[in-house]
Amino acid sequence: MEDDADARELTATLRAGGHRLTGPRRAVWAALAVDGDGHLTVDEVVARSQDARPGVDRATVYRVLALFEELGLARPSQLDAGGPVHWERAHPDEHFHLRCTRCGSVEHHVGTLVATIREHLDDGHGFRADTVELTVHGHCATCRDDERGTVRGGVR
Amino acid sequence: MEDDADARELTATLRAGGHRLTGPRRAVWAALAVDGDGHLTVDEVVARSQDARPGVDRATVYRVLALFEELGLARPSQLDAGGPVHWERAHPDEHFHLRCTRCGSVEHHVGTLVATIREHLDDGHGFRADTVELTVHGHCATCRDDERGTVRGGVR
DNA sequence: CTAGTTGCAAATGTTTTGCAGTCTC
DNA sequence: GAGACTGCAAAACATTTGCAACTAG
Repeated sequence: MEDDADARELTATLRAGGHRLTGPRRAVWAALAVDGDGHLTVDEVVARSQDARPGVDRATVYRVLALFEELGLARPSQLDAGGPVHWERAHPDEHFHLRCTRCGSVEHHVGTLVATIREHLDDGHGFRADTVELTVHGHCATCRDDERGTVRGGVR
Repeated sequence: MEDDADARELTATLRAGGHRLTGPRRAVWAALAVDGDGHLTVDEVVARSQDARPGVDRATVYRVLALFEELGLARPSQLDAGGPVHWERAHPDEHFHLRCTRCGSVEHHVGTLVATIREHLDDGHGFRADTVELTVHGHCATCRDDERGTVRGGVR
């Protein structure tokens, strides 16, 4: 069971910062452990948290998420300008998002690219990069196939 | 006078899309022609537009900006997650933003990087990139100097 | 017990929408 | 003159905050 290590990480990080382990925090932490993509809007986090613990309030979820961000447990990202923020557990490796504007899926892309950007800016421009927010909007491989299929004769 | 070419571009693009040239649209277009960085929040666009044409409404500014985006005349960017969207005139070349979290300045960074990302994703992952949103948060060269100065003995 | 947390409700801030009057073409 | 646009007011979202009650340590 990975759940134990999971719970331990949460507890330890909270305690280290002088915070408490509470029901709502456990619920939000669990909500963020999504099998699929793992990019949830606050609405989704609220819904999942309430599954585990009916009564958790939206305001609490916002507060918990802000705390998790501060503690480095979770990461927000603005997948659409103007739209709601999406949340995921903080990954140790730097990555960016590939969002398909057709099916809405969000993939992670891990690689050296972010590090490269960082170094380039530091060396060449004296800019010290702290956080790199990179989101690429486009069509994923599957949707490109679907489009071709649809034209040829109606897949699906 | 660059203003003429400017006005002509606006008129032509609007007409091509079956849209009309109106006072508010002219005002918003002018507002976006900032000498400095050129990254304005909607609030700022409203203020500048009202300078040129008292009475323009916030709602109209939102509608005009959305239209400009659709026509490829303007580009929104979310410089801070959760915060208001910033607008600038659409540039022909792809660029991204370097935002200093100390002084708040926003620089443009033009280069081949965005094109590189695009190609890499297309070739290696079958992902067709349409728009690339890249914002780097950190400290600009000036602020890094200031910090050193402050430590040494209080610049400013 | 005591301070950190929470739920509830109300406030804030941003963006969107409905509609009747206005202005461009 | 017809339909695209605008201003005004109200609505729809997203997020934050104040506060009294609750609870983890």
